[in-house]
Amino acid sequence: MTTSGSPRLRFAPSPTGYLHIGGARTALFNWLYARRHHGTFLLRIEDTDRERSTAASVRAILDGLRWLGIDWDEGPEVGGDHGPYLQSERIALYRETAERLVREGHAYRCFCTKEELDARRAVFEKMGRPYKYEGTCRSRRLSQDEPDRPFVIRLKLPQGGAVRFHDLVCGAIRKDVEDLYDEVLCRADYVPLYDFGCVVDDHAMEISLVGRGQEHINSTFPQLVLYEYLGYEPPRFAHFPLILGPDREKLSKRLHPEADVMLHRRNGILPEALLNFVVRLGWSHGNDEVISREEMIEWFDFDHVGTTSGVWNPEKLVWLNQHYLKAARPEDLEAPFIGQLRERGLSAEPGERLRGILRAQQERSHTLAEMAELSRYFFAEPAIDEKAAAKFLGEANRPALAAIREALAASSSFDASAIEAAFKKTAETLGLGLGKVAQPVRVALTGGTVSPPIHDLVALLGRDAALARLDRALGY
RNA sequence: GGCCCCGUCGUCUAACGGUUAGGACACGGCCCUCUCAAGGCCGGUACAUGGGUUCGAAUCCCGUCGGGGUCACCA
Repeated sequence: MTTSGSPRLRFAPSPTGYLHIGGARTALFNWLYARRHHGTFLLRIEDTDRERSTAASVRAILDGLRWLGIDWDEGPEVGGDHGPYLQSERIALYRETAERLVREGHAYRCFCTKEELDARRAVFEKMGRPYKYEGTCRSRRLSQDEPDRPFVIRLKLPQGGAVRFHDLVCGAIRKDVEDLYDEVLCRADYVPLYDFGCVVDDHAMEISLVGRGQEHINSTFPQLVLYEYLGYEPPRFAHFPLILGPDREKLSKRLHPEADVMLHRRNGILPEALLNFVVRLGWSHGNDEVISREEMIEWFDFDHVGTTSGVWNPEKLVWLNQHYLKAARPEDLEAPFIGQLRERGLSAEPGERLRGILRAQQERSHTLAEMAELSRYFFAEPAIDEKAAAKFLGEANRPALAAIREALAASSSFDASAIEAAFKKTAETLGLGLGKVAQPVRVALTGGTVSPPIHDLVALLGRDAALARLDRALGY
């Protein structure tokens, strides 16, 4: 049924936690390919690990994808005609398929208990040898089986030979069947394990191309055996290089906090920056670094997905984020910026003043979090930094402060250009460089030494606040 | 340890047998400048290693070394 027409790709996360970076990139690559080739991108939740799967995780994954702007054509909350899209709701299909495999001699019931298996594995490990299930139940006659005894269904591997496939990213890959083992397909209640559920669903959902991380290369072999047994046409495969943490281990939730997509949101990273960063981890388009969502869709291909694992590089993420921050429309930054302020106990309303602050700060901040940090004095009376005060609010600075206070009080207009003129004139009158006037004022108004250009700062603060803070500094 | 994959600046990468091995982040210097940031210019650092193949190898083959992944009734 898989047509040579429009491709169907999927992202199939297991809901055992938040959306992590590796998953997000897998989703992105699949999504880009589907969008570029006018195919279908679908989401399937692999919630067959009853212990670890939670509804909250499903929620978190959907939220994460939506935040990144990765949408799905079929899947949870949007439906589709290949559903249900939760594996826990597809048990009937697994049951039917597993029984068919048993019937046709390609799978068998195994009555070995977990305890027996663990014991045998322990013996082998003690001898320093790898343990592989020996196929104890392989030739057990069905009639001997007591129907109420717990069992699992195992794959019955073919006699010999090799499994090979052509990976769209890695090229030719092969493995001898003797290096595989009769793995468990599903439990007695027909809840499938990864390889089995994957094959059954990818076929049922007519997936034509499976794109996933390289950690799944080894599961491709038994899956291919299953395709063969079932008489299904296998999809094409593309295995993406892994993303490594700073310690060069696979980026994981346990070891690496930065694996959490939403952590970056909380840190003030824009979704387009994260997307851009992540797409360049493993894929490239010549010398292009800043790549818009539209360009990604237009350019993405598996030919330029690399084969080597990439290390997470936070500096580059921040650099990209700054770029997108600079380019953003202030109105689009209002909501996330207010969120950042709120986390700092500050409040602000959307509006022209806020957008003015955004315009002034967005080009000098690396993240929204930093922007909020640098903008505190716009929303609350600042504490004066001692060192800054000692240097810029001393006796020597009083004439300049007093002069500018008068000039600002007297200025008929209070827009940035009028204020700039007032500063220049005052500096000139006092025979000082602009810096000698501006920096003390900056400290007086912000409590520190860093701010937007002085005239923008004063205009944004407004006459009342500016004069009040100047007066306070004069009395410091 | 078995098996699988991989190996270009510190990091992300370009190169698809012939380039002074290019770009970006980071780093250093200079310029600009009212602070910060941005921006501009300049700079250093890489083909893991040993053999082949070839007129010619970062590119192809083999070995070595190194890194990662995977070896569950997780996915």
